[in-house]
Amino acid sequence: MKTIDIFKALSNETRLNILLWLKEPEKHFPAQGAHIPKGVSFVGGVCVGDIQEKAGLSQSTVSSYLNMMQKAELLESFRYGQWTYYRRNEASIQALAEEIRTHL
Amino acid sequence: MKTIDIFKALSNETRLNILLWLKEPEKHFPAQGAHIPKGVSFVGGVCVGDIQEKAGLSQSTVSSYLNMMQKAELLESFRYGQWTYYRRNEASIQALAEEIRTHL
DNA sequence: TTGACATATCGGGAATTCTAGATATAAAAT
DNA sequence: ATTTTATATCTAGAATTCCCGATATGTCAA
Repeated sequence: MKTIDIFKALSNETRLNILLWLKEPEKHFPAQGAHIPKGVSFVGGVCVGDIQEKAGLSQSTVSSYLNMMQKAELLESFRYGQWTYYRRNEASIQALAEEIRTHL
Repeated sequence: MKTIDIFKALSNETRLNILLWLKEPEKHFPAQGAHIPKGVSFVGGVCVGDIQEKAGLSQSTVSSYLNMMQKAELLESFRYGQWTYYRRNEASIQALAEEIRTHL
């Protein structure tokens, strides 16, 4: 993924907030994980509906924001049944910090 | 300066390139510094005209891009006579990397 | 297999960003 | 003083982004 697409993904207040909320999912999404069954773990993942409610934007908007952030590798997703869970891609976020530190 | 304004400044290819060009001014702007007199030093600074030529965009566009990047604290400027020199604000760029590493 | 629910995708109007040309300002040279 | 040069600001059209409602897709339950 190109660095500039990461910056584009980060240059919107809602998308930036989503990334920050997902840093402490249990704090910002109290009902998180309710649909993940035993044996399946996707720690830190929050479903689209919960993120949408918190963001206060339409379902379609939030869905495409999440998709955009995943393409930029800021998030990763896991589908369980009819739910899609998103969580931060920590490795990629740290790689961005390192990229800025050394090459920007 | 708000982090989001930094990301907005970085989410344009030309502006991103300007920042990268200024990392090695002598390489990308061979004629750089020609107007800085003895006793005045603004190491790494390049005047607007040189940056404009390299970018291949209009003078007004480049001028406002540079202004925007300075407001975001990615650049700093120094005026000498009719020339304005811009250079990277390294401290601020490193602060961004650190901000991403620890708080994003 | 039908209905309900979660998410994704499509189409479009509103808002913002991109970028140029025209003009203003400010300093230097004549 | 006038002209030239470098940069900044203003105005505006084109391009892009924002964000919604409508619709499609996929999954689960009855």
